[in-house]
Amino acid sequence: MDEPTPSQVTPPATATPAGLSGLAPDTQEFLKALGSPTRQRIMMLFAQGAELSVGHVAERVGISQATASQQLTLLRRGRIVTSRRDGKTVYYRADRDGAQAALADLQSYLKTCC
Amino acid sequence: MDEPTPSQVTPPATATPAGLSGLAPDTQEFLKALGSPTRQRIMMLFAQGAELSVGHVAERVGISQATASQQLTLLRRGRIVTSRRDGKTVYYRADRDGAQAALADLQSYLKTCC
DNA sequence: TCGTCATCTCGTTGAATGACAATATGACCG
DNA sequence: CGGTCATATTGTCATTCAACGAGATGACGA
Repeated sequence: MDEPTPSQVTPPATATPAGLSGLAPDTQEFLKALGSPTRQRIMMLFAQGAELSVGHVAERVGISQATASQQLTLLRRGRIVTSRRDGKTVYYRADRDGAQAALADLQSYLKTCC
Repeated sequence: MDEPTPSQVTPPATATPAGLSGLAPDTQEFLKALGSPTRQRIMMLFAQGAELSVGHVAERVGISQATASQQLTLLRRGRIVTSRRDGKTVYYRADRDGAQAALADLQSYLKTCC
């Protein structure tokens, strides 16, 4: 009876109720995700609501398919992208709401500690 | 004629004019800095404009003085704190302006890529 | 000048991260 | 069912990071 590690299922949803004590776990993932140049580069591909497959991201950024898959997973954990499966290919796109939530949490945190 | 590595002098100031191409270097440092739980914990000490010495930070967070010095340096590179020297002790405090600048840059970046 | 105190820098160690090749999973078509 | 295509996962290696102790730097005060 062990979890099959849901791969592309978005995690339990940790919301954004932090602020006074610290930073929400999601927000921390968000910060770590965007702290990487490679992942920043990936995010730029999603401008204007573009939707890209893993293979396409790999090609455009110049990394292997495996690496792209991993990095996209991290971005999804930070709620910066969402994924949609169509047949055998998985499409990723920017998660506006997730990003805004993280930004709001970050703003609240900075208001507290700064 | 080589740079004496200015230790606690704030770096050349890279401003925040990014947004359309990517993220400003400072903002990337900012993200990396806040992505660490230890450094988040440190930042919480600076609530309400508190000003603390390196040794005091080390004590309150439960890390060695050397580690505190290093982490504070990273926070300063991310423009989240500023330092002031008074005699032999160096006091750190939150850098409201730097944080706001990074936040603004981040917001602009997200508006582009999301 | 010497000693002391606070901080910084250096060198090391163990853990986390980024990238890849190779392989496994899963969906579709015949 | 068997093959194929797109992704995901695993294993490995090199790099980076967090933390420490020990020593260097710099600023007083006697």
